[in-house]
Formats: sequence, structure tokens, C-alpha cells
Amino acid sequence: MLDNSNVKVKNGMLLEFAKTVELFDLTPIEARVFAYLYVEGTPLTLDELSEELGKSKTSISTSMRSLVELNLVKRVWKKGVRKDLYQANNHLYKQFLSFYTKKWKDATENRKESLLELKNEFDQIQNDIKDPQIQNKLDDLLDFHNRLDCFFKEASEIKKDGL
Amino acid sequence: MLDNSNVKVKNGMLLEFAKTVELFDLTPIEARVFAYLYVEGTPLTLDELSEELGKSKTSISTSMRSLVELNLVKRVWKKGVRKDLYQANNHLYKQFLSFYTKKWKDATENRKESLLELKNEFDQIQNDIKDPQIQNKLDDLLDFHNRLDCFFKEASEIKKDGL
DNA sequence: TGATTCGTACAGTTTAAACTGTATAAAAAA
DNA sequence: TTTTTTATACAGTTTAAACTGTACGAATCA
Repeated sequence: MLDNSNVKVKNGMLLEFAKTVELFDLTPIEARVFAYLYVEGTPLTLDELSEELGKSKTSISTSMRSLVELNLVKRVWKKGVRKDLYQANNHLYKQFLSFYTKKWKDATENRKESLLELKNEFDQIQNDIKDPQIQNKLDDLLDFHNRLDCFFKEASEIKKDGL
Repeated sequence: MLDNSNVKVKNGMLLEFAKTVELFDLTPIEARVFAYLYVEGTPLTLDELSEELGKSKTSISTSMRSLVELNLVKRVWKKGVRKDLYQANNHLYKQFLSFYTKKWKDATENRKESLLELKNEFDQIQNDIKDPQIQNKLDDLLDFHNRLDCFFKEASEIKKDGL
């Protein structure tokens, strides 16, 4: 009875937060693992998480690897503890937005490069057989990708304010 | 030979653009349909798309429905043509960013509401048994969601400039 | 009116992702 | 050293998503 309401609120947080985390293109289990680590606060082992979330240790291990790669979770050491301990990074906003904007910037930049290559190829076509429609579309697409790029550049600026 | 290079560039655009579209959480087939419609420019029927993309008409039909709901494609009529015709909206940047930011704003707002309900519930716990850790985390999460909200609000502002 | 053609609902199939259990290499303890 | 314990690679299984073909109601044409 004493802790009952506390636990209820905690579980609610866990559930809601995991949904938000999924928006950042994490798989459901990655999201749950991160949310659990974050709400719990203290560093936890793979076995503990496996137990608490009712998933196999292998599942936890693989999703943990992703989370570490994404810089959302870090491995921590504690004297006398043999197992690996993992802790959620607690700068939620900064971390999430930075890895998300990075992902987009990388993607759009790759795409821009490819489109520029296509433009080069197109420019080499003899003028009299160039399809002007294609010219237009190519330019539109390049413009679109440039704007996306700008958007996420501005986004990372905004991010820094709200540290 | 004459059109060969044109076609090659066109196919390249199609491929690259589809990848970008997928970033906006569209399924691969939705992305391809949209990209094809966009690159092609002229309105097309389900049958034509089915033929060109080598997918069943049903597949095209369902993905087209999503695209129309997302306001990325519109149905157009042409005198004398019995089949439905679909055309890609050509304000790429505006359309994509507006539906994307909307999606995020809706999601974070829902989440904020749920968290506020949890906060109410938490406030009703007797003070002496409140877990202060939970208090902190709840506040952090609310703060995080507020910032996300702000981010996408600012984002839609930026968007309007680059119309 | 009946005949034809369109778009999509639905059921079934294929394909891919998520997940698990076992086995193994690496590290720690004895 | 050997024994024990950890994290993960891998193969196999389960689960979910993507996709297709058939069938049917709605609309169009004759």
C-alpha cells in the first residue's frame, strides 16, 4: 500500500516515455530498455533488465549495443561488480536531438551528392536531346534537399540554446 | 540511344528521391509511388503505376490512400478519363515538413497530457511517502517534452519562410 | 435495364523482422 | 593452471508486416 502509488506513477512514466522514444526510430525494445534505464536512474546489468522487462538476455544485449552506439546509454564501472553496468545518459534533450539531427543531415547530404552526380551526367547530354522536364525536376530535388539540410542545421542551433 | 541518357538520369532521380522520402516514415512502396509520381509529373492511374513499379494494383491502391491522407498526393480529374488519376503535390518542402512536424507535435502533446495526469496522481500521494526520485524524473520528462514541442513549433516557423 | 470496369475489402501467402536458446570466446576468480 | 561467469555470435523459431489474387459493391456505359 505504501509504495503502491509511487510504483503506479513510475510504470506510467515508463510506458509514456517509451512511446516518445520510439518516435526517434528506435525499436520498441530499445525504447523500453532506454526508458527503463532512465526512469530507474541507477546503473543496471543486462540480467536485471532481462528480468524486469521479461525479455531474453540476448535481446537486451543487442538493443543495448545500439543504444550505446547512439550515445544514449553509457557503460559504467563499479568497484567489485563483475557484470557490465549501463546507465542512461541524462541530458535527454541534447542527446536525442543531436543524434537525430545528425542522422538526417548525413542522409540528406548523401542524397545531395548523388543528385549532383546525376546533374553532371545530365549536363553532358547533348543540348538538343536534353529533356527540359528532367532538368526542372533535378533542380527542384536539389533545392528540396538543400532546404532539408538548412532546416536541420538551424535545428542544431536551436538545440544548443536549450541545453 | 537518343533518350537513353535522359532515362538513366530519370531513373537515378527516382531511386535517390525515394530514399529521402522513406526518411519521413513512409513505407518503401509509398515512397516509390510518390517518387514516381513526382518525377513523372503527369497524373497517373493505379494501373499505370502498378505496371511501371511491378507491384499489384492492391498494393498501389493502399499506399495511394495513405499518400492522399498525408496530403502528398491529390486525386485529379480529366475529362473523358474514367479511371482515377493521381498527381504528386509539387510543393515538396512545404508539404513534407508540414505533415512531419504535425505528426511530431501531435505525438508530443499527447504524451505531455499523459504525463500531466501522472503528475496529478503523484501530487495526491501523501507527502511523507512520496518518492522524491520520481518527482524529479517526472519533471525532467515534462521538461523534455516541452522542449520537443518548442522545437517543432520553431520548426514550422522556419518552414514558412522557405515556402 | 444489363454489361462492363473500377477501386478496395478480405483472406491467404510470402517475406522480413524480432526474439530465444544454445554454444563459445573472453575475462575473472580460485 | 582449472573453474566459473560474462557477453555475444549464430541458428532456429516465432511473430508481424508486406504483398498478392480473388471477389464484390459502386459507378459508368450501352
